[in-house]
Amino acid sequence: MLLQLDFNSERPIYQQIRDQIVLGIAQGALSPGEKLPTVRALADEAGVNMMTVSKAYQLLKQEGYITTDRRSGTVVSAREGTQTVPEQTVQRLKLALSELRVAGWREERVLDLCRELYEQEG
Amino acid sequence: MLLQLDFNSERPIYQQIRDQIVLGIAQGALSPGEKLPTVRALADEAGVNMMTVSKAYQLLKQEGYITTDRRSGTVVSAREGTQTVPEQTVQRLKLALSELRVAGWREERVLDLCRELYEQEG
DNA sequence: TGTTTGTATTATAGATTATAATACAAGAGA
DNA sequence: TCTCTTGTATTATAATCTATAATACAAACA
Repeated sequence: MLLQLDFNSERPIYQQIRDQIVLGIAQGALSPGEKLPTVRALADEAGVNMMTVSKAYQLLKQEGYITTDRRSGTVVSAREGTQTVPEQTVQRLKLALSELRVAGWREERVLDLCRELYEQEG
Repeated sequence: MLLQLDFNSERPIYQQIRDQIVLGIAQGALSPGEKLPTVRALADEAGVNMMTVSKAYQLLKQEGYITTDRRSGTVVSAREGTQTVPEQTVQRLKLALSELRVAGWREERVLDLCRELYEQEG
């Protein structure tokens, strides 16, 4: 579990941790059923407070990405079929596409980038 | 200039204003050369502080979306050709696509959504 | 000469973020 | 049983961020 945190970023650390784990799952670096580091281990490794990692895990849990058990630890959730996507994701996508459009990117080029990013494995 | 603000959102108001103006430009509701409301007018309309709008305008200015002049007001920038896109935009897109992927969305469906959102006019 | 423009300043209040230290219930393993 | 580890909870604290309020300023314009 290699986390790259930007302590100067406007984005809070616990959200950065959340994002990176989502990226990790999407890229296959983290597989369903795989155990995540303990909050203490990850906090140590990243040089942040235990509760900061705990907060990230609670976010991920709430969003269904992981399940935590006080006894067995934290595990990547198994997902089946095609889930409905939270409004947050659609808004995020819409904003990014708008920024590309305003930057003068034509549809074909935008879709090429989307394809590239989607297919990206690690 | 119709702003829809969510005062309960985790996203700061000045960033919501910034986002909505970017969306407005992308959708053609705001055209290059068009004058934006004054900070006071928009603040009044949205029911927020003058400086909150000013902060949004400064953000947009810094990102090149608008140009402000103390004498003539605020105007949507004209853009030519295809600009390079800030890292922020790519990261935003990457994260959204990852969330879709983990939700079980296949490439074709993701690209369909991107197409739909890109082409969306108002 | 006023008015309007974006911006700056100062003060203030509240919320959020992150840390530190400590504790707990409950399962795992010895 | 005893000990360790697990995620979580609590309390206190500090720093930062967000938003408001009131006021002011230089510059252009009618």
